[in-house]
Amino acid sequence: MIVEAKRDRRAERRESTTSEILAAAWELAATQGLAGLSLRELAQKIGMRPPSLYWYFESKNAIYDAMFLQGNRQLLARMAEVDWPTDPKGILRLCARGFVEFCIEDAPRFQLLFQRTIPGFVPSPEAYAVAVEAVEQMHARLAAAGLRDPAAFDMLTALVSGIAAQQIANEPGGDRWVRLIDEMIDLYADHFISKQANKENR
Amino acid sequence: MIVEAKRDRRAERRESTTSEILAAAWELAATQGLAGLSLRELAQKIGMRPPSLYWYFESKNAIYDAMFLQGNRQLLARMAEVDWPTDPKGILRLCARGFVEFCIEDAPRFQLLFQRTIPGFVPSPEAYAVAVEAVEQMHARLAAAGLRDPAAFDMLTALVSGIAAQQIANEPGGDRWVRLIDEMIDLYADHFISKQANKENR
DNA sequence: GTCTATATCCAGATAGAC
DNA sequence: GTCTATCTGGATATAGAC
Repeated sequence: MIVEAKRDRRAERRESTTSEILAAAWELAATQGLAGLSLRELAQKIGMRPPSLYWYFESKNAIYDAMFLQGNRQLLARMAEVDWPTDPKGILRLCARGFVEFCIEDAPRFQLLFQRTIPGFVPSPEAYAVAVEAVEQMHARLAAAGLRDPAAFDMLTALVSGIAAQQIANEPGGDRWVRLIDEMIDLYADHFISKQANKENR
Repeated sequence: MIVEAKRDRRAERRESTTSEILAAAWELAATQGLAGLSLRELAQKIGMRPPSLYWYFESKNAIYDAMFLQGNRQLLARMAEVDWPTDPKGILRLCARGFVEFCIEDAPRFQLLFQRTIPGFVPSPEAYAVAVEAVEQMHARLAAAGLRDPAAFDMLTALVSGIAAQQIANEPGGDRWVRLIDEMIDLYADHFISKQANKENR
């Protein structure tokens, strides 16, 4: 028997308000700083009183957690819509470009997802699982590029997040570090892809 | 006429208390997070009442500023005591090792000096000048290693700070990224030192 | 679902006595 | 130099009316 899923207008509305709150939270984080986010301002921004937020989130940290989850889902979505090439260097280039671009789009998001600077915030297991999934997918893409050395993976995460962090901290909105991505991938690939080839020829 | 500089016990004492406050501030930042630093706890830690801190610092941001200044001086001192080799790769290796080691010693210090995560904090011109000096000295060392390409310098800062940031954020106290430093310098040097040599042979 | 009212506590900062 | 007392405003969070 096929049960037609009835639309739950209440749930839909709740979800839409939740999204609205999160969107406002990202905007506020962009102006006040991630750590400067306050529930008063957040409520005001969407025309609510602060206590009403508690109907949607049980605490401020729960809001950070939802942002963390959302940010990681955005990263997964972004990487999923890439039209991946098959040559190793092409994969590396798009990995790096896509990731750095994602990071510099939103400094607070970068801070929340990849730096540990909010005192007391620890992601919930559910949210963390999505972050792990994002890492594993990147890992799989590297493997598809022929790179199976764990050190090579760690190195790449350091290089791309280093580029993003320098760009955000020292020249937000500019491209002084972003424009180095391709050269960075060149030197990375020269080192690791040939090393990998050597191994496989033994 | 030679004027013997008289010891100013008052100034000495003031300076020593100032240092004590800063030391306590670093300790608190290590436990509460840099953004979680509070004047109440800070005063309590050194057996003072909060208002007394204002005799030494005119605001909380002034304390952050003094920490920023002190941290940059520590970096300069650390790099100054290195026994620098003359071969390019040796210079690069010690630059990278020294810098990363300095960073991972103290996560809040790394955050304050190299990330921009404290809402509203902007270093004073005097403190910022020391930070600039630290960058310029690193620049000069790279030049001594034969690297005069500005892009090569930006690349190196991204790589080393990327290693440090990943280590701090994902495995504080460990060495999963730190142990990649030498290999990172290998691939960096393979790329830039030979490129530089090519240029010079034209 | 959203509100008012309020609890509780903390923040940074200042005035002025000693 | 350090204190007490206090200001002013902020924070997160809860109780309970509507």
